[in-house]
Amino acid sequence: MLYSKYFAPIQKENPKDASIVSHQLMLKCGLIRQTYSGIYIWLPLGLKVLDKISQIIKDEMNKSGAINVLMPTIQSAEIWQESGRYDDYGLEMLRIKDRHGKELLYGPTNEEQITQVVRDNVKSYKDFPMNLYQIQWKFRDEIRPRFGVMRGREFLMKDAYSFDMTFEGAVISYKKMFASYLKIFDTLGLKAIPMQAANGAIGGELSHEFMILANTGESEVFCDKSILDLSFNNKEINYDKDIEDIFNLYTSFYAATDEKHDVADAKYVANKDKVVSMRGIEVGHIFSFGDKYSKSMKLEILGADGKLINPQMGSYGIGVSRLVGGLIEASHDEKGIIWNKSVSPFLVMLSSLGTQENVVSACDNIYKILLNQGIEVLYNNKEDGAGSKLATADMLGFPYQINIGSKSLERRVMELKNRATGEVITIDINDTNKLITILKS
RNA sequence: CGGGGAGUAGCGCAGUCUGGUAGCGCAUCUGAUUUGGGAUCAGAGGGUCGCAAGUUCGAAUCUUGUCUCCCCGACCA
Repeated sequence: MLYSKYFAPIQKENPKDASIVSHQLMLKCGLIRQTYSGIYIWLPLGLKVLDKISQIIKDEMNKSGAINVLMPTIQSAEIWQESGRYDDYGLEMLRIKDRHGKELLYGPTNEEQITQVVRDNVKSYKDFPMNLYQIQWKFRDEIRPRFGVMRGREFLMKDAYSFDMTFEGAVISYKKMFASYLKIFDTLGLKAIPMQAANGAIGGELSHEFMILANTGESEVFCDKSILDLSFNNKEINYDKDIEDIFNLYTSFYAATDEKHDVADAKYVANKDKVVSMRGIEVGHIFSFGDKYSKSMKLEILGADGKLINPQMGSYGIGVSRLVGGLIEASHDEKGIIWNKSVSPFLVMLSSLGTQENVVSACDNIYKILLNQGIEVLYNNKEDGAGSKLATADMLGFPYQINIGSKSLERRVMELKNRATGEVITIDINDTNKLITILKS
């Protein structure tokens, strides 16, 4: 992609309405623009990140056996009246009337909708266990939207819903999601720690929040710092075998949000000295809540014994749009964003440092080669000063930068900079094989 | 909803106290000179000063009302 033909409106000065660094950088780098309080336009660079995160989530959800669906953003009030939440949800729910006066709402979550889908289309226990998920926009009319996309009113969320005939089955479904979440955050390059959490209005027993540690986090968390050393190291999860072990390993450490923090907890008492207090950003939340909705909404499935039962359900959310802010909050420096390879809008920023003909043609040549190799490259061919281009490249924060100028051409080399480490290596201008090997590694 | 702050060019701001018909930096456009660490010079375009009413010969500026945004708190992926 040619930068001059792309739409990435960047700004040098800090926008005054943004108080935290991820919000500032998202505006400066042209990822988003605000339209109203808590509502954002996703510009091309931001949308690319959103799409990449979504794809990573989908891949892992699919591996876990969950099935992708897509439900509408607009729901009927009737199903919410059935579950009893139409009144409970209060002002946070955006309510709408259509031309016929029918009461509708912009979905803040989808337990009711998915329960209806399953109720109307599944009749036998043989179809269970089942886990349906979607990635769809939600709307919650927050009292006070803030921190950019971290607490928007409209936000993109992955929500999954599991259905099991037994409590034991529901626990397995829960643990599958627990493991898949760890894997997803790991792939995104994030340390997200599962913490005991309160179930809140959604009800039920098992619940964990996944928190990214960042000093701008909205809540205080307490965790055993040993848990920070755990990693998947690119290992795939075997969803038939590994689930128990992963769950047991991660829950063996003390980790709790402030509302669940308990100094009398045995794990806390035993490892008190290792427990640190930090700020956390909640990027995922999983619940197992039994038959709360299957009962109220009369979802009844015929079991092997011929009896009707209300299935055990769970719901599992990941804040996709919030993750964009969270990723930046967790990975940036004074120059700008430092994207993880897995989600960076582009892998490479190619900059021509100069308008001399040989510089331009050398860059054009590298650009074509990278395109042919299927490498995502943004080619900054504008006639800005060299310093300006390098600063832009740092701010946008793609994993690699290739810089070619008259001085490097005199030495017959291009320079390859690793944004995260700051390391710069020189590569023979003709040795594009070496360049590609590094970029693809 | 309680407390605080702010609305003037795309972005960041000055001007408001003490009314006289709008300015600076960045960005943008044109031309020239430049090109290895956020270029230089010359020129240009762009604002009914959030909105409404009032006071006044005259309002960005004073008065009243109103809307919006941001920050702190209660609530939440």
